[in-house]
Amino acid sequence: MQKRILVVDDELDLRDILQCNLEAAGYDVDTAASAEEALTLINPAPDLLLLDVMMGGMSGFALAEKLRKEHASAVPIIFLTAKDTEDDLLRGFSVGADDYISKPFSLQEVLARVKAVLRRARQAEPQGDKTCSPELLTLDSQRKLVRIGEDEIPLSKKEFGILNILVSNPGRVFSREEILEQVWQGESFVLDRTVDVHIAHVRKKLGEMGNRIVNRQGHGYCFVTA
Amino acid sequence: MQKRILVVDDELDLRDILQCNLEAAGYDVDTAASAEEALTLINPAPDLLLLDVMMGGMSGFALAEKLRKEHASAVPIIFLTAKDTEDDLLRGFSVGADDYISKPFSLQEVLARVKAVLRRARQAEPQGDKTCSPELLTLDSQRKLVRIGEDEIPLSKKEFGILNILVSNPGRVFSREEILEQVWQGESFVLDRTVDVHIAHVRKKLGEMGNRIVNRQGHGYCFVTA
DNA sequence: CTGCGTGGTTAAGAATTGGTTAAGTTTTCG
DNA sequence: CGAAAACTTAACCAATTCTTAACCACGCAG
Repeated sequence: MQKRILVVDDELDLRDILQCNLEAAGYDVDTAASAEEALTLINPAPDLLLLDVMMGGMSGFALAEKLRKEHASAVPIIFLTAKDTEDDLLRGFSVGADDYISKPFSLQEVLARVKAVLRRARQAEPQGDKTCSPELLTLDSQRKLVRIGEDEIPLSKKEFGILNILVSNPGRVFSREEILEQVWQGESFVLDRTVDVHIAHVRKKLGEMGNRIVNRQGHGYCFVTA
Repeated sequence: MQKRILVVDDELDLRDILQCNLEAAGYDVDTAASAEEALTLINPAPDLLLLDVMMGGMSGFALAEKLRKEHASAVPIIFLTAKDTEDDLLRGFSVGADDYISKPFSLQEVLARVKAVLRRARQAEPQGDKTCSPELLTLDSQRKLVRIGEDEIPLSKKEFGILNILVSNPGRVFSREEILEQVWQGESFVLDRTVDVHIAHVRKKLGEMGNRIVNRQGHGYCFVTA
């Protein structure tokens, strides 16, 4: 069940740091110094690719495109890059990036995103997307919407994030802090009451299904299946 | 249960400010003016190290490396530094920093990160749920409730806290003071008789199982398995 | 029997917590 | 640029939880 991560970067220091810390976090880590070397390591497919964009030889984007198109690979990819222009961002996502981290980054940030992407990937596997309750409620992470029966209800980023972690662990109570950490990912310092407001929005959007999101006073929020 | 933090910085002002504010936030704080002095204070190991990078004598990085390598210590470390270049960031993480705060920083920021790191550290520890008695009574900390046979009984925060420590150590007697310390965590000054009231609530919620919570006159409360 | 220490129970007021709305700010997008 | 959407914060109110104090019961020593 241990997840294997392939780190591709041409800077030795960065590779070492990432490898060391990811391993400390319990992952199994391989590294490659170039896109070309990475290609020799993608069988068997790792569970996640941490991919530098700017590298000598084939760029990270080029490698990603090659993997997607020629190898029909769906490995989750997180790009690492010093460039954070919108163009790059868009190009990254156009080849199916799962996330994007700009250098310099904090290790905390990397770990959080790795965790988040793996979590998304895991729950995307079994049968497409997270369906909860004996019926009727499905989260579609591609389209960022929730389906209830025939209805498709679009959700904002935060709304989707919140509903996602709640529905992914039905019954489990998440404190506001946990929700902030997972959905906001250290995005700065936001009051925990902000979560309440988003919860209210989600509840309203879900209609009757909204009262499945239950507050346990003093503990946090949870999604009940019954 | 109170967390101990060791602040290492060569500026007296900064030490005082951090100590004062962290203590106000309920932490137990020691300070050291140098890496060398810090080394004399790491036994017993604190729960967190706030470590300035630039200091006369041994640098913060050097101290961190020494701790990790020579003392095999896994204490969480947050670096404080005026330098925020990428090089420094990377070097910090290479020795296993848990977070990184650039001067000048806001106290709010420090408190938030301290809290986050300590929370991560705690949840990295154990986590099994307590099932007690040869049968039938399980505390579910994810759902914040007790299960007795088929029944699921939700508990308030204090109720859960009290039942948790009692059930986690069946047979052991906890004085009211101990219970206050663990469950209330220095939340100010509360009469110990308050514990009695919560015990009564828990007993009522547990029904028959409630009389497993026994008072030992003059000593405190305990949970009996037989 | 009476006084004292201890603990169970109850009720009330205090404090905290959560739902909600609204207003201000930032981001997104045409 | 300007409008719309998303996000954050603050404020108000209602509901729950927490705290305190009071009243009892019990056991024991004087």
